[in-house]
Amino acid sequence: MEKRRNRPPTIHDVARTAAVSVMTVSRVLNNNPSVKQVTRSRVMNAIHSLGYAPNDAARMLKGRSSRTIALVVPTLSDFFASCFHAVQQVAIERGYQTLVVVTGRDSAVEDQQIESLMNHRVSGLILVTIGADTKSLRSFRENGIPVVALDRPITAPPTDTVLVENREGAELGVWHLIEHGHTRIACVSLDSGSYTTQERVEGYMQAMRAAKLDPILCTSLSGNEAMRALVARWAASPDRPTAVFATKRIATVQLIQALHRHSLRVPQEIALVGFDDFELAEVLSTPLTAVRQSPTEIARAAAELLFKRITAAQDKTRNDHPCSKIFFPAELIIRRSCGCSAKD
Amino acid sequence: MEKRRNRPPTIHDVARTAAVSVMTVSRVLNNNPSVKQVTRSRVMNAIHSLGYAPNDAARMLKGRSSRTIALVVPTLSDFFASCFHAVQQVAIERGYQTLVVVTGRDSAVEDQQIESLMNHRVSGLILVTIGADTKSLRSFRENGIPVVALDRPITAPPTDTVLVENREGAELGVWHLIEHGHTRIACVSLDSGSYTTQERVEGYMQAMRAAKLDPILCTSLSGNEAMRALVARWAASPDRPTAVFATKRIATVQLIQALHRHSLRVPQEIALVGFDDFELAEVLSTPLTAVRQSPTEIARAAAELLFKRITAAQDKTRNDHPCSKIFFPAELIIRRSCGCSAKD
DNA sequence: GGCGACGAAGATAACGATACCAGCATGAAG
DNA sequence: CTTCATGCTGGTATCGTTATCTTCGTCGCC
Repeated sequence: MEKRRNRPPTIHDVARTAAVSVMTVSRVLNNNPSVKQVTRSRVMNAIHSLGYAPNDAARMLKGRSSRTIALVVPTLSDFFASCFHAVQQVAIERGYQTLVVVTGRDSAVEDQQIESLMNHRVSGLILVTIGADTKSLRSFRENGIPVVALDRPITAPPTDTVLVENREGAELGVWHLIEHGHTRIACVSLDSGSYTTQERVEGYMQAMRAAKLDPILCTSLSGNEAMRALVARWAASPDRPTAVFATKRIATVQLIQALHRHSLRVPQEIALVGFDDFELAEVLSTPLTAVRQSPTEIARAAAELLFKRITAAQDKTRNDHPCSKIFFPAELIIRRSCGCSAKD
Repeated sequence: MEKRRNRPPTIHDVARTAAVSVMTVSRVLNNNPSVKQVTRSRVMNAIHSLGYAPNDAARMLKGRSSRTIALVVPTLSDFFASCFHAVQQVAIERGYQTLVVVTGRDSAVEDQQIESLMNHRVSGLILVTIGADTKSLRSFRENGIPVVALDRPITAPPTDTVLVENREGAELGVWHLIEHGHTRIACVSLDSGSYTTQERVEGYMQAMRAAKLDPILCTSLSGNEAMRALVARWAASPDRPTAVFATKRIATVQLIQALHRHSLRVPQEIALVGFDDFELAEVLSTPLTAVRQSPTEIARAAAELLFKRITAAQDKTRNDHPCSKIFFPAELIIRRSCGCSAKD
């Protein structure tokens, strides 16, 4: 009669307590109408008095879907946190739960975590991949579990993909500097490895080529010290760049801090455009001119794409839509860090 | 022979393909040494050729722990994102996975999500509760699944708890303003409901009482408009507060934006201390003096407390340690927004 | 009064993986 | 040649839940 081995109560315990069969309890749990009202309430009482909670593992084993989608991101920066919110919102509308997995920019962790999501039998996967080959995705494809690539494409197989126009956005920002008469425009970035950074650097290069200017690449700056050293060199050099394009939020912030430390005034002594807008950009000592991308838009699009696949997979009609590839534009938010009226 | 109903392959499919019994496959999966090398590799080949992944649900049903802990937070602000990172790091060290659940400050969602975590049979729970009675925790207690309260206490039953000294931190900040000669010091906050805000307001009140100053409470400002209206009133009023204490990051940021919009200079026209430090605080137009709390410290402490319970629960020795209640101090980071040398 | 019909509840067999207990070779020891 | 230990492997019950089939009353109707 006592709970065996001190484990959580099962449907059998409830059945015994309510003096009914397990099936009746199951029917109550699933709101099956063919249970008399008196029986139902007897069962409900037993459930509450035992503190019974149905075991998801057993339910899944009997075929119920996990009703869970997973979002895999490299970090939980506020950009991806916004993505998560958008995804979760769509998931909740559909009655799904959302699992976040953070890989910490480690592709071994990514692979291992993705495998573990497969073991969990998630219903779908939104992946901001760190790169590599993501061989762990194989079993998702083979079992027909939908995968959507977000923010960064997946190399090998055709997959639904939602991306930002990183290259065009970067061009936009760099052209803005060019139009203000700058000729020595540097590009600073931290991790030259990631897809997004590469694209933005490429956009910078295209703009510079088009304007017949010599690029000044300051890439792969690892950490705050490298950034400070770079700015220190600039501060001491008469022919330093007169403008900088920073390829991502952290680079922009570190750059601003380093410029601040070396008393290089923005935009008087150096102009600045950053990729990624953020909450405080307009109350910085010099409000930042930035290329803005919308995390919620791309994430919502990815989630909706995913659910389209999930519902399509449930209809046995093997209606294999071709893979979508959606691009979202980036826009330039003009504030003061490029000295809009300084050079004219 | 064909996969039935197009479902993922099972251990039986692997066994059939490798021409062995399911037990042998199971042994291979669990690295049981009593499998001959040739057999093992036959099985491995079958596993790979089928793209087989073991079903976690079935494994859990057979008694294996979920090896998963959950972190429940109201939002994914960068504060809680940092908490998550710290928790996940501890979890990974122990071979556990971490589930994040975001409640969106909705206590109905919180309860429902916590129930769903119970159904998932997570091994432990770190809870930043939104308040309410959290009746959904009952089944956790009854089944001996450890719960740790983080950042905010749980009202009813004794629970391990990790908190920040919000009140003392707030006092620290307000005293800093008082010591600079301010007498009309306002306290602005957005959601007066949350525990942390209440504590900080209480700290403000204590400091004001101790200094025999009249408190100016501007609480429950809902959204950016209310903040702007408040600041607009100040801008027009000669006897406006000369200093402000903001109770949380968002309040501080919105306040800064509003002050900026109405051209109230910090600290010349109004001094400012905020609760919560953040990355950009020192490169704002006026670097912010802030009360700093460490998300990683408290989160790590909570995670370690949780795992102490988890491992204690596994040893049947019902060694019921009494509940810990750990406090972490908050420190004052002095920058320029209170005009450190303006009033002397 | 006997018949089918219907409403409510029980018995049983899966789902996929693993623990336990056998089997069944081979080789060594008596 | 038997006996028994040892090294691999297979059969089967089980975890908690649900789908399917059965059972058992009870009621209405000819």
